[in-house]
Amino acid sequence: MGLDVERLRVLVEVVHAGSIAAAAKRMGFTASALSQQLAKLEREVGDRLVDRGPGGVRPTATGELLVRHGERVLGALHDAEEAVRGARRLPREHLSVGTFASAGKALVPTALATFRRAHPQVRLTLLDIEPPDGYGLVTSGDLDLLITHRYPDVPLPPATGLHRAHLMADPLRLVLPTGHRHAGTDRLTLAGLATDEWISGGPGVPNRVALDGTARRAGVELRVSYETRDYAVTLALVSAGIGVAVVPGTTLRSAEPGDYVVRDLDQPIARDIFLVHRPRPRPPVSDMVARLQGVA
Amino acid sequence: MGLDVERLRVLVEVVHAGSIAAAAKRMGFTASALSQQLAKLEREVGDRLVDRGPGGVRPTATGELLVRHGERVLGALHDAEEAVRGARRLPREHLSVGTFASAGKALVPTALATFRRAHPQVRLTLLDIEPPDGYGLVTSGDLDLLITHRYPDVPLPPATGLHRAHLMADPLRLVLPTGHRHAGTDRLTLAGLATDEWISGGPGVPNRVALDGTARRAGVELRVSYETRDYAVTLALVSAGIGVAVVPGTTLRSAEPGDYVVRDLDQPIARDIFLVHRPRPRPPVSDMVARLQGVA
DNA sequence: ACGGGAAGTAAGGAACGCTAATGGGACTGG
DNA sequence: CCAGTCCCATTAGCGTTCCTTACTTCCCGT
Repeated sequence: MGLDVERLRVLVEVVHAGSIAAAAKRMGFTASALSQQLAKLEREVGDRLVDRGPGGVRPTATGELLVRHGERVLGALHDAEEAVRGARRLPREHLSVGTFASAGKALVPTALATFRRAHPQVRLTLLDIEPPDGYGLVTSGDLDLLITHRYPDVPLPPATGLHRAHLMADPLRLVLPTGHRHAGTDRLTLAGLATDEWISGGPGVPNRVALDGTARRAGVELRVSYETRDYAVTLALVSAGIGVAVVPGTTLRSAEPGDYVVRDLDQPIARDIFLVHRPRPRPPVSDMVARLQGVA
Repeated sequence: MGLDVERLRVLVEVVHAGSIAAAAKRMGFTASALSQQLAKLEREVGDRLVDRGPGGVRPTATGELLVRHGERVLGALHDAEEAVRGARRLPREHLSVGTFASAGKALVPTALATFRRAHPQVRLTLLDIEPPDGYGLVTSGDLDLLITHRYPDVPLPPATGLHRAHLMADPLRLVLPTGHRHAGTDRLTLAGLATDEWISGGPGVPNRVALDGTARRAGVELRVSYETRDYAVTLALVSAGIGVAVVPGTTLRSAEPGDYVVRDLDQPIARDIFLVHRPRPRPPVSDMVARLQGVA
């Protein structure tokens, strides 16, 4: 049995894109071509790789397995290509960075700006990637650098074959409406806020998991009455006096002002921000890493 | 730029085989096909990858670089194929082991025999590989297990991405003609044999490097008058009274008897024997590893 | 019930890669 | 010194593969 790498690439792209049509657009082919290649791959493997559903496809267990391996193959191929570029003394002219939304607003722009000034010939690509996704794209070489985070009580995804460095701790701070009864207090406890209405993500969303875990350890049960994963919405709700919330410090730094005040917990909690990239990064990637570490 | 994996495979096979014709035979193609693929790859890379010479080809610096990367790509592809086999609950039916010549005679056969009894359905392939070669074949997945050695004073090749475990120390023992003036002594020094004619490998051959290094540290200079890398020849020469030599213990265990006696140095030296395989070996490989460790 | 979007099927054409055949260059033995 | 041999490069031609176009099917939301 000999797997075809181009067919593996099709599988990986299709699963990453979430649908055959979207992957076809990315790759510059017709959806029919990808559909046929995928079908042929399934015949060769002897097992279904994706479940076809309306609005796209989802990988089966075998498909997931093969995607993980395919990403490694593509990553090794990517390394080979970069090696020959290096041997010909051709500098890389492209750098793609994936970030989660809130970092994209605060931390990343300043680093990107100085990088752009220093390397005007390097074309930058920025991609929104919400944790815990994105590791596969780094493995396959589609992404040179991933900026991701992990909230407390949320497991950290495995980074097999990748390099992951802690960039900074991003403290989660309390946000209260200006007229809140504790607005004048500097350091608050969760217990003192147990009667408030909370605003957080839905069940399973990282910031909700972290909030619930911290509350449980403090012996408090919080009532989350409003669920949103968008911090801009969260702040608007707080400003309207609807409830209280915890919001990352970096997000607050670049947020619109509003009718809220920022306070801290007596037992500080923080989300950790990580940089993920392939081992032994070369100049363009390593330079960006250094700039981000400088900003943090 | 997008490298073609099949062309990379051609390059890797050609360099491993040492000639286009030999690689073509192994791969079941004509030499012409490989020549064309190789030429096309060189055009794509924009650099020569092999130096064509009479009697075969040798990789250029760029070629060597690309072979190393190609081996990783092929290894990742190999892993993917093994993963789908595993997902379909199909056991591996093939195992290829590479060994250096002297291990092939002593250490390996007993391990192979018990393995064969335990797994009669697994087809075994044995390949002669002289150190320090063979690492690339393990990386690319052509070889499941490599039994290799390192003589003192010889650098150990890097095992990037591979697992290397020390199997045993193989002491180098003195072999003297039966009538030698020190044949009655149990433990000898190199200084006491400085006036003898020595039999060893040519310059650069591992056992020669080890012998010279040991002598240098002992402050002795030895005269190597007969050069051969074949231990059977060495023993025949010693039996004929031509000179003295050091020979690995495992080799002596399976050697023909002759007119020689075996003694030891007061400062024992030994070559180290290693097992090399890919990380996280699965049942058929790991079982063979266990058997070899049991024998040692 | 109907329009839109996504995946699958069928048929044609273009491109790619292999084989076979030919020629050239270098070492070997007479 | 020349014939023989081995290995590699090139060219011509053919077969296969794979992509596109066009059409069908299925599911959802309006």
